[in-house]
Amino acid sequence: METVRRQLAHRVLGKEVVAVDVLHLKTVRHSRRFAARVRGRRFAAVDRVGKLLIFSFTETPELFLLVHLKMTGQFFYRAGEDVSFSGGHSLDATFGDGDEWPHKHTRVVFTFADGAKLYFNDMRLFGYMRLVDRRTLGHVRAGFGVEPLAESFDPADFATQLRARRTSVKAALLDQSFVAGLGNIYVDEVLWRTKVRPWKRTHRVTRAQAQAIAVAARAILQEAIAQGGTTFQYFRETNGKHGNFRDSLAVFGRTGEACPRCGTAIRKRVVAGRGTHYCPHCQR
DNA sequence: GAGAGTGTTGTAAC
DNA sequence: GGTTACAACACTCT
Repeated sequence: METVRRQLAHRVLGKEVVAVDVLHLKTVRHSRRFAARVRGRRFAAVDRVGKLLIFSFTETPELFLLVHLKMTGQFFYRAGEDVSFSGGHSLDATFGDGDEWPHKHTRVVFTFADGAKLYFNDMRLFGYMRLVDRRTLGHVRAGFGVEPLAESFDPADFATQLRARRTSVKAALLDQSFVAGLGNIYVDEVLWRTKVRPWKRTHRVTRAQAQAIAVAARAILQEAIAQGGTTFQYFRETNGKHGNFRDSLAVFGRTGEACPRCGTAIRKRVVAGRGTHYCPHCQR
């Protein structure tokens, strides 16, 4: 989501929205006023908390647009006719695969004053857009736990908090109210790197392991961001190509393959209700 | 063709 | 209060 945020900011900041087409009401929480409330405004900033994007508008300091992509949400950006196309950027929509735009899964289309368009696609309709005031934004923000990427992130404090929980370490790391921004992929990678079994109880994780988990969480997110993210590009490439970081994943989606560290076959089982990949030899 | 699985999380139930 | 199971949905893979 951080890579999506950066790419969106690069594209839409300062641009005026001249039209909003809502193609599926559920995406905007069934708000029939959504389009009217966004039309005519300019994006001032794109922020993020956990996996939630927060857009603000110039000269409308009390209005915010929250966007959650959930499982299958994705943004595509197409420059206007009068703007030179800067190819190669992952946010640029790829045309020529036969799809017309908007296509079957396009839920919302923003049109900018310069003719550019931002498409929000979401096959499974889990994602949403929602307009909120500052007070509601505060409540939403308060529901998120610490950000591993924040400068204030403290591994020692994190270790204490993690060990105070009464659940599996996998469930704890997926809990956005505890630590914000880790999804199923990155949790599996963090636990592989720190050699901790996903179903291990948090109160049985050693202090050293807990701190290592904190350090690894931050490092893995930073590495993934540096490579352009995992999820976003995966979404785009439907013909066997993958996002850059996907090639760096040690265990996620590699059931049966050799552990990069010891060669043992990676296994998969359900932990905390999620498909979980791990090395039965390395992780204890 | 039926059934399981999919990157997330809000909600109901324990 | 904390934690778990499941639903929301549409598609792909067994």
